[in-house]
Amino acid sequence: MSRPIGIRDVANKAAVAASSVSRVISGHPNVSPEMKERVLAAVEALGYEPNILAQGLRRGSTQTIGLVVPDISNPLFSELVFHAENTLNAAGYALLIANSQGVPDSDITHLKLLRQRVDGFLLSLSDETDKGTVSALKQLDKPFVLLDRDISKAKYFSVLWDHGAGIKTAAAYLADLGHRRIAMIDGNPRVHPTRARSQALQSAFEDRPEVHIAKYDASFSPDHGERTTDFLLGSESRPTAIIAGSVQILIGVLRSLRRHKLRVPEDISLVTIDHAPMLEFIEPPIATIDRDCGDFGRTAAQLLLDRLEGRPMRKHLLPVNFDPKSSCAPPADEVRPT
Amino acid sequence: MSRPIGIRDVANKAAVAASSVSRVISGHPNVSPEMKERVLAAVEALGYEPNILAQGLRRGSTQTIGLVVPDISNPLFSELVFHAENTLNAAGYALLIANSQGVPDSDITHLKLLRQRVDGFLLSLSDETDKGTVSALKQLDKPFVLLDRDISKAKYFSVLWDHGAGIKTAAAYLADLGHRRIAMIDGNPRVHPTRARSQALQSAFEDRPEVHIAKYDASFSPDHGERTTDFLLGSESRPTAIIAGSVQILIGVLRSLRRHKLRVPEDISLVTIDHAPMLEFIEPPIATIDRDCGDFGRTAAQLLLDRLEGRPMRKHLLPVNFDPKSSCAPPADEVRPT
DNA sequence: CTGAAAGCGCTTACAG
DNA sequence: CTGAAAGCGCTTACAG
Repeated sequence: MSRPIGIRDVANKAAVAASSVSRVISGHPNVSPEMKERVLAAVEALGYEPNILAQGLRRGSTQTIGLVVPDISNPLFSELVFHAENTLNAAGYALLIANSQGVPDSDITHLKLLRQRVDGFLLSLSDETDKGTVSALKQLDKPFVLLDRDISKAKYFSVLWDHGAGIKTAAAYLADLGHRRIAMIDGNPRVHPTRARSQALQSAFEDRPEVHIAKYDASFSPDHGERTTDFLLGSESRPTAIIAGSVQILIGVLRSLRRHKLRVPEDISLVTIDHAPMLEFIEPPIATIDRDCGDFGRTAAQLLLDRLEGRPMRKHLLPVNFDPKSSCAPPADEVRPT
Repeated sequence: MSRPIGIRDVANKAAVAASSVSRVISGHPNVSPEMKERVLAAVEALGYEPNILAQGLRRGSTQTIGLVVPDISNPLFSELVFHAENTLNAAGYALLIANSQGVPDSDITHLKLLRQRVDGFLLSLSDETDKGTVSALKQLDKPFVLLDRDISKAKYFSVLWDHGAGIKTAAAYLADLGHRRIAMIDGNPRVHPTRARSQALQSAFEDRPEVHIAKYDASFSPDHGERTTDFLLGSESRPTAIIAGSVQILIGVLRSLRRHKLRVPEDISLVTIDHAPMLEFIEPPIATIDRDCGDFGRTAAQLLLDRLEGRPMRKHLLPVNFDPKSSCAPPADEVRPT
């Protein structure tokens, strides 16, 4: 109810100077055992907790890390956050999360907002090519680690998944089954995952010109998935296999396939990226490119801790996994729409 | 690169005292137009931004709100957060999120951690009956609003959904179809939603003793859903309708039904709580009790703002919606296991 | 209307 | 090893 306990209250109770209390608490070496004991007893008795704002003001550090993500409801983030937080907590840092809804301006706003409250950032930018974001990052006076984002012009710390390798494996699997027209419906081309996949597919079949790849990058939305699938199914050179770039896109693809009454894999093969809870009830089981978020969270947090301690710049590339399922089969004999 | 711009730099540039700069920035009435203009020009020219820590230390307020939730990956929260944040931002507050993973001790830790960094809290407790949590709340020296949590002994601000009304509507719908044995598989009984539903079901059929209700509260997990369904399907008085208390529980229920090769609604009717993205691909469409999270987020934020401005205690009760679908049908003729 | 001074609660050189 | 003093960057009575 009354004014919270301050360092002076502790000092009075222990009959020492405030500076001594500070030394004891911060683990300064020069403290006599007797004084340390008296101070600790007083801290305990009064339930003293140092004022973080005052500490931050004086020290210039807050022992807090800011995490900015485009979509906290993505289950991938949940696990990432959990492990990142554990790693940071173990090192004495708290984790604060901000949600930017995929809006670059919101990234920037949160950066400004959190800048003075944190010692560093974990950043999953909404758009790694956005001019405002890039310049905000350049001016940012706090260390940060990019999460599955890559700004190649700049030498930033980042943790990346190897999306390129994953998509190559999946596409090669389809090609080996006999598919010659494969379509990739992917999301926002302004973030690393989409770009990495796009580039990898581009170069994947340079030595197999008989395999045709069509790519449709736009947004991680059911709408994009549905419209693009509609378009593909109506086209002259209808693909025999579709790769959906995210769960949201997959939802759209499935809507279109259902409406066209097409069967998987008899009429068309299907691969999707990332697992989702309800996926198991969809028939047939869908081949999935998946990734380990716990590992990612730990790695990212550790990288930021390294950065805070001044260790040299590093990038981490984490593997993704392709899990073939019965949604992929050899293509049916050619059936052209009349 | 160098030391950030401080209020003294602005004061020097504008040739006024720091106190005058402070008055201009905080909108103090006693400032001459000429000085105001000079100061504003200097602020602009130097790109000055007040140090939040210093302001917080001096004023005792941080213009920040803390949100603690058990599971940020729950899509319901995503929308809630978005609207709560908009409302708070409009009032000049920032929103910081912490994830407690459904662990009461983590609630308490985050409360302690954030206490000095925020002016108030939005709290979705992991366990509203936990002794540690309740006492931490009692000692908390910051205002807060409970999100779909109810600690009836205490007079706290809270926003609640009317889960009781929703479940009554759904159960009555099933009873009117002819169901006489209805099972509710629900989650954590230590939070308001489960408790409200449980109580409502208890009293719902007092005037219709022919309708039997069985309730199984435990945890919002697929495992609980699956095991309980297994048990129910093997029991003497197998229910003719099941209500799943969450998407996670539904997943378990569906796993069990699939394994038992039971058809919905021919063999058993099904109702679930909350919508999920992939739900639309499950056959048949499942009757759902749903709720508006945007409205909830706005209401909760507004309530906290009210509280911060000292307005009297209020609780808000928001409606939920029952959407019947073809997963509900009259029960088949009794088939007892031999 | 404006400025000089004190102080929010800490930490950290600086003496001793 | 310990204490007194200065100061982190602000705001707010207090004079004038």
